[in-house]
Amino acid sequence: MAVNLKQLAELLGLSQTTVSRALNGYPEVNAETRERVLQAVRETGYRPNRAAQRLATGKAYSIGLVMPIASGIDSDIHFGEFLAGLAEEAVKHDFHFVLNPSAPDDEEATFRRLAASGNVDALFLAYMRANDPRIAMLKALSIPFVVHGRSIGGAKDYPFVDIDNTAAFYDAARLLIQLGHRRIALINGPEYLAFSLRRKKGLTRALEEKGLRLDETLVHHSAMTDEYGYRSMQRFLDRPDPPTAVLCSSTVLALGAVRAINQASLVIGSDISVIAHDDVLPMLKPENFSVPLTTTRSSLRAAGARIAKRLIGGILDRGDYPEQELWRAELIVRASTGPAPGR
Amino acid sequence: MAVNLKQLAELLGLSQTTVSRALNGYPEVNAETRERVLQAVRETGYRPNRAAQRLATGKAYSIGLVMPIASGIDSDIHFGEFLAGLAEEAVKHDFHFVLNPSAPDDEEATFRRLAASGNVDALFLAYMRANDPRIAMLKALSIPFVVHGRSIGGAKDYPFVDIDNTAAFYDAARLLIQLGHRRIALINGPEYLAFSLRRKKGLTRALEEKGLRLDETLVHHSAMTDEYGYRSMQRFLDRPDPPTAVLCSSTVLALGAVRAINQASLVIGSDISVIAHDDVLPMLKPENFSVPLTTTRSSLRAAGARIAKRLIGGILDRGDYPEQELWRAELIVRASTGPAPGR
DNA sequence: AAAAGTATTCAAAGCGCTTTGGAAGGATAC
DNA sequence: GTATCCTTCCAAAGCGCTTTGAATACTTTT
Repeated sequence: MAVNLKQLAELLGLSQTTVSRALNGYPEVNAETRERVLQAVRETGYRPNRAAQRLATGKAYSIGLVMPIASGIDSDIHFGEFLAGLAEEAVKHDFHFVLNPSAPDDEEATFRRLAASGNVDALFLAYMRANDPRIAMLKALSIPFVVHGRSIGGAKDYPFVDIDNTAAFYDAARLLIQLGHRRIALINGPEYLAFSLRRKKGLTRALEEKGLRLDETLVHHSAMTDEYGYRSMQRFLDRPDPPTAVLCSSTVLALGAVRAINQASLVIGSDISVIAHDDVLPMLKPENFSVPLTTTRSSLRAAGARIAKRLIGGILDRGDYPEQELWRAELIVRASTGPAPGR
Repeated sequence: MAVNLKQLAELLGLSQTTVSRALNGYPEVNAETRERVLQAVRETGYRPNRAAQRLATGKAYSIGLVMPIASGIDSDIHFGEFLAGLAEEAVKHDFHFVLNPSAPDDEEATFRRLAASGNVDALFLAYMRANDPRIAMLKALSIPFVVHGRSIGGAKDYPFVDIDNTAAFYDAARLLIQLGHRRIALINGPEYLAFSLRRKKGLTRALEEKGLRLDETLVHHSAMTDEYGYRSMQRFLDRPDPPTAVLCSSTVLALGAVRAINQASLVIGSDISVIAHDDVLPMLKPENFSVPLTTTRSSLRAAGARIAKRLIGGILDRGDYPEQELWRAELIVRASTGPAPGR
């Protein structure tokens, strides 16, 4: 059923060389001939054999994924969402994945093995930490890679896609401050992750701009689960001087926080304001919260797709993408934010 | 640096044929020769080129994954965990993945495309529903597959790895009944999934054995998130006749349920008993609950690894695995179960 | 009109493995 | 001693693509 290059070439009365070149966009092919070839491809449903391409070109047409198996990360709901974005794009180009689960302590060995195996053309990195050693490691392995997120400190010259976490939480905090809030709490992701640090910085900056100081006891770091959101919020509300507003690093955390607030019989949007970062998890839409949530929004899945696109573009030497992309999260105001109480 | 077969053969003064056969376990190789070959492999670090093997054998050495993008499923925390198990095993054998995100309505097309692409040797299926049409579909495509879970109704002759969900919840319910509980609630997974139906059946059976009937209003079905566990439990507790015990289909659901119970100031293990199914999610250990949770336990990651092993074994024609495996979940009694109150 | 490009095409080699169809040599059978 | 059978090995073909190095047919230049 499936035709191969040779048969296709025979059918067209051309050589394999010409057909191959026509398909791969080489310039030395007559435009008319190229059109004939393309037409024949459409008619026969020809699809090049990836295994043969791999062998001939030495490319793997695959991207390597190191699945972190660490507490606070592994089986994270956010990971699945990101992966869906990567896969969505990869499948369009018939790219494969090599999935490597890895504990943090043999991550380096995993990268090394993966790079040496020749099974992947490129890697991607996520869950960036401050001074993340993996960037230098991958550079040393001289295998192309794109980072999701950014490290803090260390070399700056590596390709990444990140959102401007500082700006996102700066914007969010500024809105709250404009609304009169002064005691703003932060329910953040794990402390060792760069995005958490940046979001905290955004909040700090907005406060300091108004001559206010961040109360460190109003900042909690944890894995981004519902449960931790709940606990953090509860502890905040138990204080003699509870915050009048809270920033959450994920809608998942917000879910728990909202529950704690409801339980305390406080009204969201008037007694206390809530802003969460929305990764656009299909399961958890901020507009479906009992009180629709004000959010800083940036799709995790879109980031995955973008990274796949860049990785693949790089491998196929096509497409010209900026090395470093910093996406701006949108601040979307819904009903969970309002003026600070007593004002 | 990396040697190939030809070089290895020259080094040994043998033909490529013999070396290849020695490595692939063919019988027509002198035992001593084979040992020499193996030794040389160790010394040189020879690794066969997968692309070449693929081309020569026609095998893809890859397994296809259709990532469901459906509500209640997508980005499910359980999926990541299962995937980690699959990947863990696959990486040992240098197998790759083709990840295909797919909405439910073009799942069939996705399978078809995947099977036709020649990019995968086998598929795996999960999230089984009653009378699941995908089984017949894959049989028709005549591509090897292993199912995680089982359908209900329809053909019975297909390979699967499943846990005995009926027995698990039967055992759990029986324990509760022995402890004097009569009103047992069930916070279950989505109603359309087979495992949910079976777990409900297990509970029903245990009750009926003692002449009791399942109160359908004490059964809730939902996506397995914290949030839904909380809501379900809350609704149960709001009733004039709340249950004295509850079964949860996941520790994630139990997390929410426990919270609702605490909020109602009830004591787990005396006022109300809780048993949850434990998929062994590293992030959510039942022993770390405020009151350690009695569970039916079966590792999701282990199931993933097992399925990968069977899939790979089938592709490589090695290993002889039973077609159908029904794992028994362990019932582990901790502090969340106790005698029914007032007894 | 000869020389020198330019555009277009092709035959054949090669990627690194598996597998087919022998072949050589020794042991066994007749 | 010849025929037959194992055992063990090998040369070469082939998997389906890309790419090198020419070849062919036109144009353009001189």
